[in-house]
Amino acid sequence: MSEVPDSYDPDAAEQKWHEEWADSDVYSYDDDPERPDYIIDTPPPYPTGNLHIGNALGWCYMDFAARYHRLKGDDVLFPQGWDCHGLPTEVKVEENRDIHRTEVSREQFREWCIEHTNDQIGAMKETMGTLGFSQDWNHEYRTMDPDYWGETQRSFVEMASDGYVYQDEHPVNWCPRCETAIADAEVENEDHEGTLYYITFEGVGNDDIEIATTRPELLAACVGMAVSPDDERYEDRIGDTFEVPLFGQEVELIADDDVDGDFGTGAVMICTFGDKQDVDWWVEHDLDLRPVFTEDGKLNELAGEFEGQTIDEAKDAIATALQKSGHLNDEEPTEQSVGQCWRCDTPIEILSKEQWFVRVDQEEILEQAQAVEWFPEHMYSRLEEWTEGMEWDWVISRQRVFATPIPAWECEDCGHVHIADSEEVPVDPTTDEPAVETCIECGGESWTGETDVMDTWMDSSISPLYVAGWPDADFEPVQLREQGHDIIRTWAFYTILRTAALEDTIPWEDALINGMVFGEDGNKMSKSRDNFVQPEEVVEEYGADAFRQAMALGGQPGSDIQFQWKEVTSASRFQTKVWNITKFASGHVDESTADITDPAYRDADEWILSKCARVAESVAEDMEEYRFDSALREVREFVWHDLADDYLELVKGRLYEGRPGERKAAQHALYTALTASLRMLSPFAPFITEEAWSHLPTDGSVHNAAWPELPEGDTETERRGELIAAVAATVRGWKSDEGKPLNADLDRIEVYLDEDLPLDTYDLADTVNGPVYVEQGRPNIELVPVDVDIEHSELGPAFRDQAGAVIGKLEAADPAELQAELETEGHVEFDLDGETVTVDAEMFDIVEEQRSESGEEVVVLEAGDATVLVVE
RNA sequence: GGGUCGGUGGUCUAGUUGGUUAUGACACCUCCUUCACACGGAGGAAGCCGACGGUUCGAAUCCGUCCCGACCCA
Repeated sequence: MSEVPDSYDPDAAEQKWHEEWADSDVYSYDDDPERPDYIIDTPPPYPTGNLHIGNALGWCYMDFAARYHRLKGDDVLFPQGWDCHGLPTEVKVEENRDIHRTEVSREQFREWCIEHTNDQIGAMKETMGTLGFSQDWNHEYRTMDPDYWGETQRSFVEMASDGYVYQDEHPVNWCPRCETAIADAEVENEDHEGTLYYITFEGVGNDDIEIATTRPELLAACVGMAVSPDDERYEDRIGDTFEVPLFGQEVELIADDDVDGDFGTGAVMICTFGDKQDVDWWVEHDLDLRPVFTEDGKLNELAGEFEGQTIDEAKDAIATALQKSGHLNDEEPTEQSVGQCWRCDTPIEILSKEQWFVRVDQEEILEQAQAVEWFPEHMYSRLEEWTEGMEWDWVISRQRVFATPIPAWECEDCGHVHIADSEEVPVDPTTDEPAVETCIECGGESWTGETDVMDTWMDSSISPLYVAGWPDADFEPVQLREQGHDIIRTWAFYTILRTAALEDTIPWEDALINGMVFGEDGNKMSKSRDNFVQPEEVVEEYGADAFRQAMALGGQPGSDIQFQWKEVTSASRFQTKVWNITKFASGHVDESTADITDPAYRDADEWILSKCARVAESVAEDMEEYRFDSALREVREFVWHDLADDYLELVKGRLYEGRPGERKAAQHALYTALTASLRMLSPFAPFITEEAWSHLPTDGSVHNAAWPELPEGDTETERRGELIAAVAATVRGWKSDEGKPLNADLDRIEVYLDEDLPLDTYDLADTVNGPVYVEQGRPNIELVPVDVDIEHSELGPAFRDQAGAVIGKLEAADPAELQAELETEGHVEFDLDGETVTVDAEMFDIVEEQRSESGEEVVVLEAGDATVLVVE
């Protein structure tokens, strides 16, 4: 506890606490068997070197949850990993060093990739620290480290022995630029303007036929043609044979339900392979295989004179040739959806190659996914839809370098493929020999190591297993996965698949899905739109706490949020408020405050403490459900309006000049409510709360404190306190309206209540600056009933379809007569179509006004249930 | 084409187990320097709660149709 500076300097405080925390163990996971675990499966980001605002949103959510659960007493593990492997790094290294990866050894290339990755990680860690994220850096991991990718290999080996992993030749998505197979999840469909070519195929012993295609470059790969069986134009032509123009192979016309008769001429060509549909037809109708594309996206020898041209070149050249030969009848623009590599946007091809696959068991995955609790709930349907639409198994082999090696060798004598034993990992088959010396099939002793490597998702999809200590510890699902909705089909999907396959359970209990962060103009952030905001910019201007609050209040978790500078501004103002409250309080409390026994609480104290207790409970409920927006809103509301505006004003008198016992009660209540508020706020604003905490007579770090648990006070006392606060606020408002200073003297005020409620006038009198008299009943001034205020929620259900008519009667009646009847009878009666209806007192109120000509020096105010008379 | 989410004062946002007077923030206007705070306080203007229809005594909230936007999938 020390002198509190007049203003809060976020830069200095954040810097100070960031360093202090780094050297302490406030955020360390204790692996304490006595306390419940709260383990977060933190996303291992790709080390791009830049933690953007979208990442920051997700990390804010995790940090809110981590900090809240620490206060709740859970043993929190908030680790941080890095998903290092992958193509972008390879490309970056090639660029930076101006080489092609094949020009150096695999080892050298890998070395450079690791070096590059480490630099990128450093930059991102710094941003994480700036933003106040509370990872336990003793639990950092990098998927490129052997002790991580060794586990990736172990998981591969286990899945192979359980029949999940297999090797096969099957058509796969192929990126001709990256020159590797890619999984369905890594293909994105984009709409493009293309050209639809109408081409005549000459009949062989029958009439010609005209087909429409957007891909004439595939003519050499044509192995069939198809029409819809319901298409009358081609009714008698199924089985006819045609010659493929320019290339000469003969193909047959088949009927298939999947042909869209409305597209083009209703006849299409089947190639190996234009798209997945072609693969289906190829399998179903047992067609020939005529692969015409090379791995680097060119045409091969089957294309004859077009061999060696790129796909784009060949498209034009073949169209021109068709024109010359008279086969091209027409061309027109058309909308087409093109599958592209999600990393480089190159249109993908489908090639049939020997690859490694992971079997996709849709049912098993969905069963597990349903057992996970999704926040928001509807995010599950994203996963469900994707899973149900899966057509192909997951191809996990990549023809690249910087990735986890597939631990397998092929016997050079008999071709038998040997997969490493789980004791052997980590192992690189391109440099290491298998542990078995001879081939179990043929006894051969020469092995060729597998050069294919694994899909990077094979690394990251064991992250919950890895952070939970697998395989050394029995795997229990961790508590939280937080991620963006854009990677549900990849990271979430693969993680569920892998955990089901390896451990037959769910990876995590809760899946919290964050939305995207848009720019202030509501559009996606982009440099060209000039709506790009970096977290660091915000921190520089307003501090990390303000940034974090803005992220929390941007919207409910799951929905996309728009970054708003004004949210940052208002957060910053709120912090000033918190600071000033702390400054005020620190002048009134000392080391002995917390230990005051049996404080003689007055009504105001009871009120703020029970209110605080309820807020703490309700905020905790929100935090459990990851409703960060409403949690923070509620804390702010409490701190600003209840604690600062109302309570502080009420107890100033006692604090400044109360008798010792009365003063001590106020000090104790203030101390309790304020420190509870700081704790509730600390997940959102870790720096200012820590700084404020350190200026109050408290122990240790606010982040190691306990979530506030206050006893629920007596409700009657609380109601009295609330009424006092309401009267004080009303008088304050009136003074302001009258242009009077808040401390203006009043002759007296009289508070009239319908019931006998012994209000504690001590604080109130001091606050309004005049003596206070509490009376039961109605003030002795001339009040005129002017209106009825109908209580629809009481009246509506009671009268149902008569409600409209009853309301009409009440509104038409003279309020004075209603009041008279009410006072004598306790209810009012109406005649409704010959029927007498009784309207009870709780169904309406009579609104009264002071008669304007009274001319007295008296002001009548309404404060909650009380009528307040002010005499100047 | 299928699916999901959303459409609330100028802007962003809360509220949807139905209750008639819709929350807060930012911006705007007016007033107020009072012993934590003018980055404050008190107040004001500003909404046909996307449109239409239905259910109901009563609809931002429930149902239907449509329009618009975002995202996912084909």
